[in-house]
Amino acid sequence: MARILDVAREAGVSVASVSRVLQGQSGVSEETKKRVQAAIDALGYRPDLAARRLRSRRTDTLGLIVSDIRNPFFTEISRAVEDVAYANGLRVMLCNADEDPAKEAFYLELMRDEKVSGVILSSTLQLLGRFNPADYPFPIVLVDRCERDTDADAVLLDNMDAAQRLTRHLIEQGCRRIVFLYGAVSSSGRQRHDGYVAAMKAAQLAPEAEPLQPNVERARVATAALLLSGKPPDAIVASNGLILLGLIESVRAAGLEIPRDVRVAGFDDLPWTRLMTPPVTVIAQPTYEIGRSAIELLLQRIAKPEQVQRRVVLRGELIVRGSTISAPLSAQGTVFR
Amino acid sequence: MARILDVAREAGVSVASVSRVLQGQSGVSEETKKRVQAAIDALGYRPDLAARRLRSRRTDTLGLIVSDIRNPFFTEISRAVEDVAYANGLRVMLCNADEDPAKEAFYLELMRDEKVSGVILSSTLQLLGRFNPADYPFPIVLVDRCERDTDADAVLLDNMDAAQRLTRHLIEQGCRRIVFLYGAVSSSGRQRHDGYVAAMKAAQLAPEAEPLQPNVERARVATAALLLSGKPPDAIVASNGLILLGLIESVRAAGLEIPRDVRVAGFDDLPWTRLMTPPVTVIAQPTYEIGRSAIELLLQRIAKPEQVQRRVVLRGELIVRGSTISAPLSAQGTVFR
DNA sequence: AAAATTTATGTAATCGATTACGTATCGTTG
DNA sequence: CAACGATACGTAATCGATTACATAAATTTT
Repeated sequence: MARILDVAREAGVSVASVSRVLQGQSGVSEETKKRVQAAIDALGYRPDLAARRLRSRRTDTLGLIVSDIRNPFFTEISRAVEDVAYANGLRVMLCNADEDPAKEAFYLELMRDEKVSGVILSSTLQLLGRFNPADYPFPIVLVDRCERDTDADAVLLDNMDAAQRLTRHLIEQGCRRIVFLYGAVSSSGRQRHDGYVAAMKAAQLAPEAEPLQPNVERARVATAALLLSGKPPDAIVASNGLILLGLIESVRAAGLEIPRDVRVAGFDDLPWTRLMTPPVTVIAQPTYEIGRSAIELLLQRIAKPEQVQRRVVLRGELIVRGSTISAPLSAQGTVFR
Repeated sequence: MARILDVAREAGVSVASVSRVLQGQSGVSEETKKRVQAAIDALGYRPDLAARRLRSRRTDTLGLIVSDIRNPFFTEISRAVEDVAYANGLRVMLCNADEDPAKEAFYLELMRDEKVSGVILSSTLQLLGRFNPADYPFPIVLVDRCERDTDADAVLLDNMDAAQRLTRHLIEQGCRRIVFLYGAVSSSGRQRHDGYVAAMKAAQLAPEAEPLQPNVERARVATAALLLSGKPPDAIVASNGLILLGLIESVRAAGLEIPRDVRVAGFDDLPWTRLMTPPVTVIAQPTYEIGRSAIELLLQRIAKPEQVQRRVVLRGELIVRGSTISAPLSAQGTVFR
């Protein structure tokens, strides 16, 4: 492996000059720049990242800690983050905390060890409760999950509003008993729950909410239990895409027909929701936009550490489909949008 | 930040002893080991990874380059790889090549720069054609995609066999004109295509295959074109989960009913395939198992670089559901398994 | 034309660990 | 008891870059 010294020799200059060319610094003549570049090409030289990082104390790396990589919401976020990061010459370390506070803590520790420049984090509720940016030697931007009083930059959906709109839609459709299945381990799940409760109370209806681990299996089990315990409710709502999937599986397994026997709706406009018969009413999140905003916030924070705290709140879009309306919009169950 | 020298001072020993304790090497008395550990705890010392990597020339890091992170097949693989890696004290760098040979090349270059210990790669066809392990300074295990004559360790499905079984099933169901939509950029797509062709020829039927970029949008467009061009075929088969999704979307949009107007089947037992009405017949891949085998092969290769080349071929499971059979198995369209 | 500034370049210190090598101590063995 | 090997530990070299500082040459300013 060629070292910087070999390049310097080959080009007939000092290592300092080579380094300057590498960094694109000024104070190097065109002539030397050309000679150095030729030497680099000739030797196929690639700088040793470990050495560079050791000396410069910079890693040009960001961390992205998502809570569940199986959730398409987060894979889409990660694509957005990568796109912007690589356009800015930064690497991304993608980590999957799996909704597990221990794993999350492990990865945050890892980020510290790797000396990343910044982290985008979708935090568990445990951590969020006592979250303090001063605990970390790098700036953090929270994504998807953040409490009103959390002291950090953040990008998230207006969960309260979206859940209210979704719930109101069901009420307008004549539903009275509406059950809400939500991810209890995330602040977004909780906020959506609060929006649901607010809409129910505004209509003088009794909220009936069921907290659970936000994955397909748990949602399936919870729904099955609900359906076994007597007459099905008018509607069941899921606080994210994974829960929605388990919910529908169980409704089907129970032999119920949507929307005749029970209405169904949820968060996340996943591709398959459009394919169901009938298609499923959902709140669509601007996922790519959320990811893009998060990394942009992070880059700005890295550039200006003392900048005032900022929060980006994006609006969800209610997409009404056949799973929540009595009379089909058309013969085939037309899809809005 | 505490350095190893600070720890040595605090413990009243040399840096060499501290390093030995850190590495868990022998030749250190219990007494010193205890003192060093106490000093480490007292100072909250964490070794500098850059310095360690520079000197030791090891990174304890693996690379995982997947071809499309949006494909649930690959997110599942990545979970398996991470699980095993972390159990062995190794980090994983997850990279998404997005089916783009340029991005793939970029990431392989990155892996070289990062001096990873090994790489698990789901390669594009371009690269696979001229793949030579000697081009890389680290061992590589191919996953999901590999030609018969490719010179590398690999883990993959028996694509040929699975596609044949799926196709034969359709033929047995009375289908004659069967169209195969497949991802032309991957070797697995091609092999599945070959299996399909073999089964068709064996039944003296004319193959009708359509290569495309393996994503939802392209599959939707290709299917729409197919359906516009006259009478729909008896069946349409997709070579992976993303294509299957686009395919079904288009069939629905055309107002056709499955399986009455056209039968549908594909690869990858994604959760939503069970939820369709009727549920979709698929080949289920042992995804987690594939990922686990890949990293195990890689770890063994790292331990014994000169070991003979090995290949793990796993069998796909045909899951017959309502989308390919004329008479529903039961009133509700019962799901096998 | 002398002084001041800018530009180009080189030398050597430095980042923080690992590790080759040297030395002292101790127990074992012939 | 001399010789030897094993064990414990320390000193200093080393990994390969970046960068502070020094210096020489070129350019601008006064």
